[in-house]
This record gives sequence, C-alpha cells and structure tokens, in this order.
Amino acid sequence: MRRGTQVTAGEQRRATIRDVARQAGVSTATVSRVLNQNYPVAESTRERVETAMRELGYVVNAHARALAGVSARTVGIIVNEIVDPFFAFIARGVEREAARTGRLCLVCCAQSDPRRELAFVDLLHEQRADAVVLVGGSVADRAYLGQLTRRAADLHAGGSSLVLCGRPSLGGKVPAAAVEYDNEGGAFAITDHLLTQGHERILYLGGPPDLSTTRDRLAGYRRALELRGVRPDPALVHTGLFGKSFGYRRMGELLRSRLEFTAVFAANDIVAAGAAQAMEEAGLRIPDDISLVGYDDVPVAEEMRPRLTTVHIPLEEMGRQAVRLGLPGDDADDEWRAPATGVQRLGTHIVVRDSVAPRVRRRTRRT
Amino acid sequence: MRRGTQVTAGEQRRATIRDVARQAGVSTATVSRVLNQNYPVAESTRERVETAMRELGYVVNAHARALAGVSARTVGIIVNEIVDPFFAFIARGVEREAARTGRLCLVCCAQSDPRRELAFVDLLHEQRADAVVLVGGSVADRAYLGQLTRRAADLHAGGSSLVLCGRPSLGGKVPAAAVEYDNEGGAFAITDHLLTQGHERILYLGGPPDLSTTRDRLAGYRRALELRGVRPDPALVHTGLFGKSFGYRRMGELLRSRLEFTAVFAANDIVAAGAAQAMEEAGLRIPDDISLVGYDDVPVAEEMRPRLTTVHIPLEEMGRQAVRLGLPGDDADDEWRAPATGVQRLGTHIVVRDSVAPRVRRRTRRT
DNA sequence: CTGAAAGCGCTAACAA
DNA sequence: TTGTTAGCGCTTTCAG
Repeated sequence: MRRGTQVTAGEQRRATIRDVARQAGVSTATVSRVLNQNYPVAESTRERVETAMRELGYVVNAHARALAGVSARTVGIIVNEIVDPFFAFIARGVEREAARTGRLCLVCCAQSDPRRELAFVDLLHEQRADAVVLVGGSVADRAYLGQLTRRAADLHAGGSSLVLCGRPSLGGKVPAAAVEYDNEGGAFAITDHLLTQGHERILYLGGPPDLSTTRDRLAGYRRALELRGVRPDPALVHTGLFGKSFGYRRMGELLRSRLEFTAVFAANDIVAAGAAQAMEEAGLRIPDDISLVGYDDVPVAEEMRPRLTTVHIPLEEMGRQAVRLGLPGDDADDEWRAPATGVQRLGTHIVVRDSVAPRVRRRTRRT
Repeated sequence: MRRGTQVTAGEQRRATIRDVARQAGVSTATVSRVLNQNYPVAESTRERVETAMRELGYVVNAHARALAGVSARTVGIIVNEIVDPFFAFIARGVEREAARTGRLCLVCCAQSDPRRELAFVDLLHEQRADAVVLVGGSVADRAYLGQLTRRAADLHAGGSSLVLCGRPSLGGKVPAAAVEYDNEGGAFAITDHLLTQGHERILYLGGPPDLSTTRDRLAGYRRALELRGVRPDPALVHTGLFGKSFGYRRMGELLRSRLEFTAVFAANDIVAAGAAQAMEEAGLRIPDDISLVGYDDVPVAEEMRPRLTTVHIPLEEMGRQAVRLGLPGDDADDEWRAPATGVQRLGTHIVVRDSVAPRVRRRTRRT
C-alpha cells in the first residue's frame, strides 16, 4: 500500500461508500441499505443517496462486499479448451445458469494438464467461488484423484462445492457432486448401429487411453461387440488423442497399413472430421467404401459431407445441472447445505445421419 | 453476518491467516510474507508456517487480499456467445494471456444485447477487474455509445481499463484501448477475388445491418465493386443476422425468388454454412452453379464441402493483444499508467479454398 | 528477520 | 427509518 506516501498529481481514488454517505448526508449503513435494497429506506433518502452515487461515479467494491460476509457470487469452471465445442457448450450451460442466479463465471482452461487443473481448483477456492465445476474426463491416477479428493473436502468444508461434469463421481464419501451422461450406453448404441448394418471389423480411433471418457466409450463398444458375438480385436483399437490432426494422421497411417476394417468409430466428432479428411484423400468414399461415426454431436457433425452419424450428449444441460447441483438452494433456508454428493445422470442417444451404410463388401485396399 | 449467534453443530469456518500465525507461533505479517515471498523470511520460520498452512488446510482469501490493496488479478471479457467460434477464439487468446500473467478470466455472455453488455461492464467494474475486454461489433447508437464512454472513463479513473476488441475505437478522447482488424480490407479483398473470377452480381448475405462489423464488410464490398466499375445493386444486399439458420432461410427464399446473382458473399462462415445447405437442397452445386465465400476463417470453413474460401482474422492474437493493451506493464514501474488509448490494428487475408469458380454462365433458375 | 497495528470498503447487529 | 460500530482477512508501513 502507498498509504501516507505523498501523492503526485493525477492520483485517482475511487469513491467509497463513505464518500457517498458524506455527500448524501447519511450514514454508510443507509447507503448500504439502498445498495442492497434489503431494508426499508425513506424515498427521499434513497433519492439523495442515488444522486450522490451518480455524482461520484460510485461503483460498489465486490471484494469488500465478499469479505464482509456475503458470497462472492461467482462460479468457477475448468475446461480443457474453450474453443473445443464439447467444452464450449457445457461452458455455455454453466454461464447461463450462473447468470440466471446473478453470478459471474470464472473460466479456466487447463489444456488437458491435470496439474494445471488442480492449480485452477486452488485458484478458484481462493476466489471463494460458490461452486467449482470441473469439466471433462479424468485420468484414473491415484495421486491425482487423491489430490482432487482433498480439494473437494476443503472446498466443502469452506461452504463451497466441487462439481464434476462429464467424469465419474469420486465415490460416496467424497463431498463432490457429479453430472454424468450415459457415455457407455451411447457407445454401445452406436456400435450396435454399425453391427446392425453388418459391420464387424470396426476400428476405434482416438481419445487418450487413460481418460475415463475413452474407457467408457470403449466399454460400450466392447459390450456391443460381445453381445452380437463378435470377438473384439485389440488390433482395431487405436486410441491416442482427441483432435482433428490426430484423426487425420492416424487414419492415414492405418489406411496405408494392412489392417482390415469396414467401419470407423471415432472417439469424437472432431477426430471423425480428421479421419474423414484422410479417407477423402485416400480416395475412399463415405459411407460406400467405409462407414464412419463420431461422438458428441457438435455442430461439425452437421457440416460434414456426408453428415456424420454420431451420439448426442445434452452438453448445455449438463452445464446447467452442474451449477444447480453445486449451488445451495437460493430460495431455501440459508442454513441449508446442499447434498454435496448428488449424482445426476443424463441420457444420450444416437443421431443417424449419412455416414453409415450397410457393409456390402470388404474394404478394397489401395496402395 | 452471523457473528455472535449461537452456532449449531457442524458449523465450519475456514482457517485464516491468524489461525496459521497462531499455530506457527508467528505474527500474521510473517505469514503474509511467506505467502507472497516478497520479503526475506528465515528458512526455519518459513517451514513452520508452511506446515501450519498445510495442517489447517489454509487457503488465502483473494477478496481480503484484493481489498488490502493488491489487484484482484482478474480480467473480464464480454462476448456475445461463447459457443460461436469467432468469440471462442478471441476468448482463448484473452484467457491465455491472462493466465500467462497469473490472472483469472471472468467471462460474460451478453447474447447480443447491448443493455446486458453494459450491465456486465458494471459487474466487472465491481469486481475490480484489471481490464475489461469488450468483444465484437457494436451498434452506432448514440445513447449506447455515450453509456459506454462514461464507463470507459469510470474504469480508467479507477485504475482499470476498457479494451474494445473487434470494434471501432470510441475516439481519441475516450480512455479506452482498441484492437481492430482490417475488416474492410478483408471484405475488399475477397470481393475483388470474386470479381476477378468474373462475378458481378454478388449477393451480400447476413449480419445485423446496424453492426459495425457489417458496415465495414459492406464498405469493403462496395469499394471493390466500384473500383472494378461495377455499380452496387442495393437489391443484392440482404443483411439480417449472423447464424446458420438465417443463412439457410434467407438463401432459400432468395433462390426461390427472381433475384439474379452468380456468387454469394456471406457475412461470416456460419452464415455461409447455412447458405450452402440451402443451395445444396435446391440442387445447386458450389462452385459450379454458384460461388460462395465467407468471413472469419473458423474451423467450419475447412469442414465444408467444398471447403470454403474466406477471410482469415487473427482472432486469438486479437484476444492476446487486447489484454496486453489493457494491462499496465507488469514489469514496468508500478507508477506507470498504460496509454489507455492505444489502437492496435491487425491484418486480415483471404484464404482461397474450393468454393469459388470463374463465372461461366448466368445462374440457371430452377423453380 | 520479525511483530504490532492501521487500514482496505463493506455489511449487519444493535441501539436509537 | 436511521446511525454507530465491530468486524470480514489480508497487506504493509513502522519499529524493533
């Protein structure tokens, strides 16, 4: 602080509640009351105060307010990457629901780095966010999960809460809510869709192998295969990354290899877009030569030609639910503490478009 | 506050700096010093303090810190819609640059409502954000601009700053920085590209007519036309909205009308995607029957078939620059006040892909 | 290298 | 209906 230091010309100081009080000839308590509209204030007084505020260009200090005991009225959200539509749509749900309850949204991009993720949780805790929503699949690393569990407890102990969104709950003992979607079921359904069309050699492409998202999708894929009596071939599983360039590169390599398959289940729509490009460049037609499906149902699925058959996830709704779970009932009694540990599960469903055709023959290899 | 109220079981209280101080047997000043690492502290003392912090699960309170005089270390950003890639990429730049300087990002979605926009500026001012970045085109409404100007001054007076990103500066006297891009130039270039291919009847489609973004793009469009001696035909200008459904609907109507044109300049890539769908459904081939260009160069341009020729904007870089302009030099002398009024202008360039072909004949109308 | 103490701007009990 | 006042948790002089 520069208190007591001599001040050079042009030094600015924001008007405080005291300046307003003095100017209006009232006490700070009264100013506070007109600010919060939570206690009766005489009409004439209110007007004088409002005039004073306007004249002084007074803007209430949210930090002082938060410190004085009311909540900060913010919610935090941690995503991997804000330009990725999967996260963007969830973020939109979070932002909308936050705004609806008069809250601001602190957005952090962890760029798929678990350490950064944890660091952001801490930062949001420092900010005393009413809730922190952690979005996207998680790795099953013990140490990481332990760290996260500790933070969930800390947050909870402080009257805030951690909400997992699109990843498995931390278990019943951990005070963290979770919004899940039927990831395995969606993967099952779309794999079955492929099987129904006669495809048996289905390549699974993309997604970090250690991510819960990938594990669940693979589980659904395998269950569908087994249910139809098709033995899963490990050689057909090519996990790696999410992202267009991964899909493009790996698909290209695979097309140049001797691996045989008639359909591709891309880990998400973006990977599918990359794969489609590789197929196109290899002179393969979708779905005539090869069928392709994705996951997430983000806008690109509609733009691709052929339009992509994929699995729809209620992304925005997940974001909304996440903040609902994370926030103590606003209207309810103040003393009420949210369940903290509730788990919401939303459904998924496949969206059939134009990228799948019945298998007519083995894929013809080109070299 | 519930101070002095009798407390029921399970009441939680977060550890404060005083708890830590007591536990470590030091003063709060010392704890603060190990927290901020800005003053020498004996190794042994530091260790005791750190142990205490860990044992108590201490998490510093950002509000108290902000109130005590240090900056809140946040930057605010106001976009129309976070799932729109135009905004998402700018937001990413803002977030990255903010994170780089150890700041958190408060994201607000104004949903194209100027009133909401102003309200968010106020909210961010209350939060004492180090800078508030206002993204996207603006309407030329006097009252609105006046409001904004007042807020720019207020923000500036309080040591923060308003940065306009992707919209025209408020003028030299207003203390607000701006990051612009060569919007008119990009529109000029791509229109000229079309003209060069022999197109003269070029439909301009989409974008709110009163938005600066639209005005600039139209200006470039008209300038290109005039330079080539083609008289602009007002009947060819069909502004409206950004958004796929607008592009789809209006394009459909126009194709069913008697309006003649051989090329379409969509106000942005999303509108282009909608228009393309309408053309496709009308049995028109791009670019053989009709040429199409967009603006922004967001990922969908690469996904469309044919891939869309469009204008590239350095979106992420704009976001980065915006926070650089808005933040006082971090390393520089503390007393330094940023120019506040600087205007950055970034270049744009066209990206030629596959959606434009030379005009070979008048468009054949189908009914 | 460390401690005491004065705020930062606001809210809310309590008293009037 | 209004004023007085005691903090909220932290940083930073100033004095050892």
